[in-house]
Parts: sequence; C-alpha cells; structure tokens
Amino acid sequence: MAELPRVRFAPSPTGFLHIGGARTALFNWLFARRPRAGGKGVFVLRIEDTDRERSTEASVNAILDGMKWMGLDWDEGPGVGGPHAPYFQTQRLQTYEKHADALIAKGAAYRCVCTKEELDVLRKQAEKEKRGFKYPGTCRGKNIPKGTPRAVVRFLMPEAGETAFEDLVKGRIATPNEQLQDEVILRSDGVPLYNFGAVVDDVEMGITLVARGDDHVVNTPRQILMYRALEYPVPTFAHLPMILGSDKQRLSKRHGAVSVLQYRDDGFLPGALLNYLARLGWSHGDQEIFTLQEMVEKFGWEHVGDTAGVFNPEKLTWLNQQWIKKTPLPELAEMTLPFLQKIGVVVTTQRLIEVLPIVQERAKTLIELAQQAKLFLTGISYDEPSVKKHLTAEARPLLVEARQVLNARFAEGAQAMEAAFRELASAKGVGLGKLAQPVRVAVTGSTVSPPLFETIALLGHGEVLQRLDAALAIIDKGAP
RNA sequence: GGCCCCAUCGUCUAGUGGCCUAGGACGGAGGCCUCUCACGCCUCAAACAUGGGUUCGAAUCCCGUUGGGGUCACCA
Repeated sequence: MAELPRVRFAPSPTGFLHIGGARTALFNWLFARRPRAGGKGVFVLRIEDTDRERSTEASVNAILDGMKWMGLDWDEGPGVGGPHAPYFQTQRLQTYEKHADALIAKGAAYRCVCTKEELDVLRKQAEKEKRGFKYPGTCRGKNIPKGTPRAVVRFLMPEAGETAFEDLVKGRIATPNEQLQDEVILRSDGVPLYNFGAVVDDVEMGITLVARGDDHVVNTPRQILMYRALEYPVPTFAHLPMILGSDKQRLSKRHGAVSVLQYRDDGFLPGALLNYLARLGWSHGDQEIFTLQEMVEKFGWEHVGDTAGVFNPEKLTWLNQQWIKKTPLPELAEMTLPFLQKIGVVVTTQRLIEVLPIVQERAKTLIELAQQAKLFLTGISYDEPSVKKHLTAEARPLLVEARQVLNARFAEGAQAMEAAFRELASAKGVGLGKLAQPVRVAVTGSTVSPPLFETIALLGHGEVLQRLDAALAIIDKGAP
C-alpha cells in the first residue's frame, strides 16, 4: 500500500466498550501506528450515535474512558468539543442529507412514503408463506419531492449480478445482488441509517481500510454499492472473526466480565489486556508475550485468523501476571496506588517501590498486588487458622529464641538472619520449616507470605520485634 | 428458511503439498527447586469434524456431508 492508511473505529454508544470492540479498535490502531516510509497512518474515532433511542451519554463516556485507559489514542476530530473530541454522527446530519440529495439527483436513490406499518404487513405475510421479504420498490420512480412529510430515502439496489470484494482476512466474498433490497438510508427525521452514515463518513474522512467485526460482512456489498454511487474508491475491508464465550455463543455478560473498564477495575494492566486481545485472532509464530512496541511493529492482516475465538479469562490472567512481573517499578507503583487507596492504605510512592519487588512476582492482578503489599504498609492482620496452627504453647520457646536471634542479627540482613535460623534449627534438631512457619505467622499473620527473611528485613527491626511480641502475647492469652 | 462465513489438543494458535510419528501457549496431571506461597524448570495426557477426489505425496488444494456462526429493521 503506497498511500498511508487511514482507518477508523466506529462504535455505537449503546453500552460499555466491550472486549470485541476493544479488539477491533486495537487492530485498527496497531495498523495505523505501524511505522512506514513517509510517516504513519491515521486512526479516527467516530461515535455512531444515530440510534437516538439507545445511545446514551454514559456509554459515550464509557467508550472514551476505555479507549483512554487502554492507551488507544486517536488522531483526528471535528475540532469541536475540545481538541481530543471524536466525531459524532449526530453532529454531522447536514452532511448525510447533502449526500442523500446528491444520490437522489443522480437517480441512485429515491424518496419513499411507504409506512413501516404497511411494510410490516407485507413482511409478515411473506414470512407466513415462507418467502424472503424484500421491499417491492413501490415508490421507485415516483419522484417524491423533498420535504414530503414522513418520507424516507431509499437506496436503489441493482437486481441482478453480484457484488464482490476481496476481504483481507476472509478472501473473496461475493453476494448475489438479488439478495439486496432498496434499503432506507435516511429516516424521515433526516437521521441516517447505519450503512449510509458509515459510508458517507468513510468517504468524508478519507478512510482507506475498514476493519470491523465479522457481523458486518453482509453489510459490505450494500456499502460497496454506495461507495460507488458516491463515486469514492471502495476501501479495503478486513472482517475480524467474532469473540465467543466459553459456550461458543456470542460473548455476553453471562460469560463474566465483558466490559473493558471492568478489567481495569479488576486489576488488569491495559498492556496485558491488549496483549491478550492481540493474540486472540492474530499470531506471530509462537510468541505469546508482546510489548506494545512489538505489537505495533509485528501486527499485520496476513496473520489474522478467520475463525471465531473463545475468550479465555485464565490466559488473560496469566498474561497479566507476566506483565506485572516485567513492569518497571515506578510505573507499577503508580498503577497500584488506586487499589491500595481502595483498601484504605496510605503510602508514599517511594515506600511502595521498596515493597513492590517482593510481591511483584506473586500477584496475578493489581488487586492481589495491593493486598500483598498491604502487609508491609499497615499493621498486621491475622489469619485465624494459621494462628491456631502455629502460635501454640509448643512453639513459644522456639519463638522466643527466634526473637533473640533476629534482634541480634537484624542489622546484618536477610541472608545472615537466614543462616542464623538454620543454625538454630539444626541445634534444635528440626528442619528450617518447623522454625520458620511459626515465625512467619507471627510476623505476617499467615502461613503464606513472601520469603520470610526478606519480609523481615523489609518490615524493619522495630516492627518485627513488635509483631513477635504480639505473637507471644497471643499465645499467652490464647487468642489474638 | 434465503444468502454469507467458518471448521487443528478443553481453549488461543503454528502450519501456506513433503521439514508433521502435527509445534508453542493457557488450563489440567505429575515431578524438581524450596523457609510457606509464587516464580522458574522438567515430564505427561490432549487435536487435523466426516466422506470422496486431485497428487508420487495432503492438516494444507477441490467437491459433498455434518456441525457451528453471522445476517435478513425508519438497530448498529
């Protein structure tokens, strides 16, 4: 492709930004961001809010928030509503009307006064007789004037031949034109319908490649005919296979979280989600983990698969863990802060960065990361079964000696403390675990924690002694 | 139902006629490491829907069957 590509993501604000939409946005964005000779492509965000019943402001915000969280920035906008406002179709009504009038003047479209009720009767009848219904073309050639009340505009479809295109992921797709009907392109109130609004905007915005969900393949021939009628070069199409739920049905709420923002709130990193989405339907050999940079460099339509894929939360979770492990501390700290705040932990970034390394490789989500970091940032909280099992009268003498050892050797660091523990354990004729577990519970409140001696070192001398004393008190009292 | 699309381990996929006794990853099972947990490492189980062709040779090409999905609005 010699010219620089111009692509778009065109969601309708009738709900949150879901996983499927996010992947469509991602693929478009990746394609636009790829470095090329002569510059880079353009990624346009266009809100298709022509369904006034279902479109909501909240959905618009959810989509925008989702895009921003994922870091999928867009390049162009109408220049109104702020420098980074996307296009909104309802702000462009005069454009559609202009093009519709032009099509009518050209004889490629016509006004129609058939009512929905009349047509519904015919449709039901056809259904009863098991025939396909198609608008009979009642108003063709009637030359109904502009301004006629309740008139819609219909696009004149050819009745013979076929319309074909070469899809970047599915190959050649041909549709018999007899399957097409003179569909409404402009409602009686002047608001365009999907096929027309999308085409007019793609024309106006100079879109060269349309990548969207699989469910739009049937719209493509109709749109191709419209591009032609508008005398605009037909863009290239890439239809992405659907994303399914575990039961192979279209992904929906009952499969769990499908909203991008839900994943944000559940403690996923945007990079991990993007990484997962990229690998759902696209591959680059055996590689599973991609930096954003790698995705941008390596993405291409040639390796987009053409089979629907099941969304797998376990793999996303694994990827999230991998991303947490490799994310630089300052960045990770910044992302973790809100989750700490949510559980009432106040901490400086500096202190958090000290704590993060020890918990970084054992958290699958930022929520877990925050919970684990909490151990080092606020007072201890005890896990009952752990306490019951390990803070016992038998363990008390061991704990007392452990306290002495830790107190004496604390300044020498984790390794020295561990060595001292090993000595103590062998002197007592027990394994290190036997000694370490009660101390772990005393110091962390649980039998499960990061490595004990590093934990102790990180906690600080005074804090450790205090916790040990508290544990001894618990044993003496018989309860925490 | 018409039209269109799809079909490799449970899941995501590699594979573009010979390198495939089909590779990787998630998940599962077992093991190693080990102060618990996690990470890491090792091993195992696990797939070319089916029937015909084409070809010296088919997971790869063609046709049928079956099975899934999409779509048939003044929704997008």
